[in-house]
Amino acid sequence: MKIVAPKGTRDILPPEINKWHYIESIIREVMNLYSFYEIRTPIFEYTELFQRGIGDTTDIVNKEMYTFLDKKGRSITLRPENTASVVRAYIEHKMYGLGGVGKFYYIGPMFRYERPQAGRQRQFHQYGMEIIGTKDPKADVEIIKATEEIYKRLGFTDYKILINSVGCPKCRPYYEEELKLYLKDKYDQLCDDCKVRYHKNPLRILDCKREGCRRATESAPKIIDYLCEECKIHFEKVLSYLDALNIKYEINHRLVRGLDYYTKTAFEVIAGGLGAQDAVGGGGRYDGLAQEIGGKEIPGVGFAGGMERLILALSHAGIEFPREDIQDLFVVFREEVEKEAFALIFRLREKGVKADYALGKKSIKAQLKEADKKGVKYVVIIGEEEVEKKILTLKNMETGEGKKITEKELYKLFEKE
RNA sequence: GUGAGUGUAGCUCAAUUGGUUAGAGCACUGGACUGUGGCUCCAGGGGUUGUGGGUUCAAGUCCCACCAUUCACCCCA
Repeated sequence: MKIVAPKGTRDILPPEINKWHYIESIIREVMNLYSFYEIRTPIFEYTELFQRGIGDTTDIVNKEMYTFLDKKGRSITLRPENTASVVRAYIEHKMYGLGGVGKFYYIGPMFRYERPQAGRQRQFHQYGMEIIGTKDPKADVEIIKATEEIYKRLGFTDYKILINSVGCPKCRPYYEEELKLYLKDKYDQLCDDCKVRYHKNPLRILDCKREGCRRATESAPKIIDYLCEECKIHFEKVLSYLDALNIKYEINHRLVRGLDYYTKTAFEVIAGGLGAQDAVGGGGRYDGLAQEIGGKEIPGVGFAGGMERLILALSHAGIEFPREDIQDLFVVFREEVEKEAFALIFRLREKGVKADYALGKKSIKAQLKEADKKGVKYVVIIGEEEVEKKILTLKNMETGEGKKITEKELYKLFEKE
């Protein structure tokens, strides 16, 4: 049996890796500009972190985690997301003791056991950012602004920001009661999943896509009308700061997100051209998360975006990525002088010239053909005559012209660039 | 976890109601052009038709199972 990559995983190969490098470099550039600093947490954590952090009524925890026992019988889980880990690290290293607010970002693989489809894999990659240690609504907006800035620098415009507030443990229960009261005589119209949600997590009924549930909740009460004073003011401030920065958004009363830790601000970015999996990113505030995983009360807000989905959306929008596989120079040589040519290649590289050659090719013709295919502008040809006279033949592949030059002159040609 | 579709060369696809040695284009290698790429022409290599079983004189084609993959549900990035 031939061994292939596990279901839902993918090899990222050289023709595509430039997209990753490019996007990653822009993320790092913006994050650095906004004073977010990279944090790298473990790929696996104790299962309990996610059970308590994300919430054990969520689908992510219930049916999508890669969980196993290690050799000492400890329950380990491959991270399905990174926010819980970052908050855990923040508490573990007592970073609140450092005095300020922590601003972090990350890029890395996440794991969820799901049936793969367009824009959905079992191992996928997220980039994300967190501001931990403040309740200030400006933090919420800074996160959204940073996200937008990344898109802007990538030339990506085909997206929409949806925003809502999901309240807090003080006001949400009131709304949930209101919602249940409203849905009481519509209970039979709900799908089986939503009947369970009615009892366990009624908010989730709002984002069910089924026709019956949609109709049942069509004129349901809106959570923003039931927010407590603190949540209400927070939401208003977030919206006013967004307006001040000219960030376009859409209030969506159905937006609730699938992770239990969210409080107050919840937002999502959806993009065109992604099929059914149209969320390129999402985030929100999680003021209760730190307490949930055993720390003191430390507020936070964050965002996570899917790398694969972003690449899909960018490709769909026709955005081009810079190539990184073009050489400055190709060295073509006759077999009789291969040692001299081989040495020259490394002298060139030492001078910073990105020089390459055709491995395993024999004829001049085949070597030139490869240079042509690789899109190289200059080629140097070496044979016995060149070695004897200590001279090189330089060929410009665009014009087809050739001329004789010395090695020194060759270095000079690439010095200016 | 549920449903539907698709598996033929590295890639994109052909192959009559089941019929003889499974083809083409692109790509690859070489030649025409003994040290000069792109264009053209010629030649060549490359397949256990996803795997296993069944029906049949005969299976790429029909049936079953499994595997992979795609899309959708679900969920989310």
